Amino acid sequence: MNISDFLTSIVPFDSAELGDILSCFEKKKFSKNTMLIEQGEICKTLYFIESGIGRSYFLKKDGKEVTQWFFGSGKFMSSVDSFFQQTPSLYYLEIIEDSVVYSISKSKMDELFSKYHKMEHFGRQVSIEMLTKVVNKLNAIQFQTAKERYEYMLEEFPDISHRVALGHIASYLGMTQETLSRIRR
Amino acid sequence: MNISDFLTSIVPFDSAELGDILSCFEKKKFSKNTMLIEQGEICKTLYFIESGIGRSYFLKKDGKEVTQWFFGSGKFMSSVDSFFQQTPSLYYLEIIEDSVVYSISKSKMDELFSKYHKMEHFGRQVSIEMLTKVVNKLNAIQFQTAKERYEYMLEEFPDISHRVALGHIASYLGMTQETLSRIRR
DNA sequence: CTATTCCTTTGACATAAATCAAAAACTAAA
DNA sequence: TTTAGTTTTTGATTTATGTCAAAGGAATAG
Repeated sequence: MNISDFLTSIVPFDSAELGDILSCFEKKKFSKNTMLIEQGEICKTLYFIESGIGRSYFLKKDGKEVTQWFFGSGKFMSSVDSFFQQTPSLYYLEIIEDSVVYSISKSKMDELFSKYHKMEHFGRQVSIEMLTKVVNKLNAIQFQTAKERYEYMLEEFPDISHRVALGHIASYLGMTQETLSRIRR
Repeated sequence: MNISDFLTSIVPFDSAELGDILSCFEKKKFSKNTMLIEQGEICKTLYFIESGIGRSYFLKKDGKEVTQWFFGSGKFMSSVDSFFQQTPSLYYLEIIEDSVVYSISKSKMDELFSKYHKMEHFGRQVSIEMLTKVVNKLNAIQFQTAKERYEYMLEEFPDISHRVALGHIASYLGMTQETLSRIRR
């Protein structure tokens, strides 16, 4: 999904506003396995995925990767708390499929928020939507069996579930890849 | 914590704005065991807890209650997605200790959001803070042992952990009360 | 095209936490 | 204070999922 369609689907920006907003974004292409942010860095850029897939993950003490979220087409990708609160990121951000993204810096984003009341509204809407999604995942993880969790995954990320490594999905769902492999069969 | 202190701690409202905003809230007292919202209802009111404690919970298919969140002094309490998106609530909202709360209707809240750019900013900040907290809980639930989860609870809700029923905490942490009882010992 | 590396599946076994059941310890009411 | 109700603790057993180990398949680079 296109970024300007996404913006206007949530808030009715007029064309002047939209032009101004879009001019703050920069279009980029990233190839598979590109790392956007390392754990511990402060996230200074917000990304919008036009096409492709990204994920956030962190390393457990034992060195195992744990996927925290997937970002598909039409979604903003960042380490939310690191970007908005300028604290060290708990996660790595990685592009896992060749992607076209739009990026914007924290300072530009803040300018837009203070320049346009509508933009602030947009930001709030997107945050609440994300909050709802995280709560859904939490409920799935907390109260469902491994099998039901996989079904949640298929619903939440229908376009992504079959394009990423099994191990990434397993850790996202809080189970081992052996367990997920057995469930899929 | 007082509501006007809370508002100004996040956004520097001037006294006229603050007065206008506060006039939209209504102060109420609720006693223990009051139900504010039932599962399935659309949440039309947002609450701010000045003192006391509330919780949200839902019923699993087998009829067991599962605590979803605790709301202590200085926090907004609602069924977030139901309130902001006006969809049926997945949760019950219950006051579990005699409380003093400020309530505001969805329509008044929306008026404030559109009247004051600063209020929209406030809303975004609060949403992001909540998002961060839910992500923290998610990480605790997903990757930590029962014991570590209890330690997370003590950190996140230091003032609440010793005031609510063990069963409520156990279900919040995604474990049985027997397990929590064994951990505490 | 072939070799190396990575990813997925399968099997055997271990374990944290759930379940079931009942006793003990609080709380609140009469 | 006695009674009834609720909440917490303790014990015995079960179970879903994790861990460890190895083999089979796919993908990628040279």
